[in-house]
Amino acid sequence: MAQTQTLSKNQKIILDIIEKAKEPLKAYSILFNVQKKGIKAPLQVYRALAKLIKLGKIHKVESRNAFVACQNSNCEISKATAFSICETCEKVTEISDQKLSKYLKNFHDKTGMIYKKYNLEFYGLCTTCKRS
Amino acid sequence: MAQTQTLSKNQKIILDIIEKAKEPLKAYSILFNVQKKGIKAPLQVYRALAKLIKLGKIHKVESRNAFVACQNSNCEISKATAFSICETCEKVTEISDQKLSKYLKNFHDKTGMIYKKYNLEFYGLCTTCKRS
DNA sequence: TAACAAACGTTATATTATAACACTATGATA
DNA sequence: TATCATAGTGTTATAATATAACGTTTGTTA
Ligand SMILES: [Zn+2]
Ligand SMILES: [Zn+2]
Ligand SMILES: [Zn+2]
Ligand SMILES: [Zn+2]
Repeated sequence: MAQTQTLSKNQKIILDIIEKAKEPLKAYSILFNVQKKGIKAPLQVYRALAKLIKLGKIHKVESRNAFVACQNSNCEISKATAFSICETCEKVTEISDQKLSKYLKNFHDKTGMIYKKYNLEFYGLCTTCKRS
Repeated sequence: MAQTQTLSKNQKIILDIIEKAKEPLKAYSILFNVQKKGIKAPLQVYRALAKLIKLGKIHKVESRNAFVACQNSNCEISKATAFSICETCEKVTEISDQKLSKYLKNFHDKTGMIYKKYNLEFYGLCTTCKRS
């Protein structure tokens, strides 16, 4: 069963808390939230995060140093990510747009560099914040 | 002369060092390099960086927490940035591609969110590292 | 069961970034 | 010229984010 990669105890705990969250979570806020479950040190959190990112279960929102659960199908192991971020309320949504991802996957620069991954972040005003 | 926005002393010093660098510079490496010029504290660096970013003179490479001089024409005050990053040698190049930036500027998601800015980072292997 | 890889727990430390406060320079404006 | 607002400065302290290094445990596979 290579598909159903079985997660370790810490990895499960931390994935669970990220999946249940409505906003991106910071590493130390995760740490705070799992201390009652026996995870006491930053490294335990960061190690689980690293593995979950590798598996495509979560993504890091680079400009925010925060982590969100993948809202697609594990994003081909996190190779191609795009987010929209509201600069007012900090709401983050993972963009799932076939055309966009196809466009970016096929993009080549002039230098001939080989791209293995990309991360795209849009910043703006969400519809809720636009109204108010 | 709204064009030739005049920079302050610290801003000039720090822009200068970033422009001369061949790689992205980290804030504390900048700090180290300007201590002989009288800039002693992190905040002095971060404040100058913030202003230079606002002016589009430099950009932050989010996934690397590092700063590079704009290689375009100040990127419309930093609203639209794209980089290619070699994961082996950490070389960073600013991508200047009319089609790409037009595509991204016109991108709209399903939610109707208004995008004011974007940042795109490609990760891969540069041509030099590909050979070796 | 031996061997290996992955995960774990722990302590210490490195790296990145901001808060808060008082002061100074600059330029507009009344 | 007085006064006001804005931006910039210098400084100390501290917050927030992330990794190094070590030895142990667990789970898988041969
Ligand atoms: Zn995803
Ligand atoms: Zn919003
Ligand atoms: Zn630029
Ligand atoms: Zn390279």
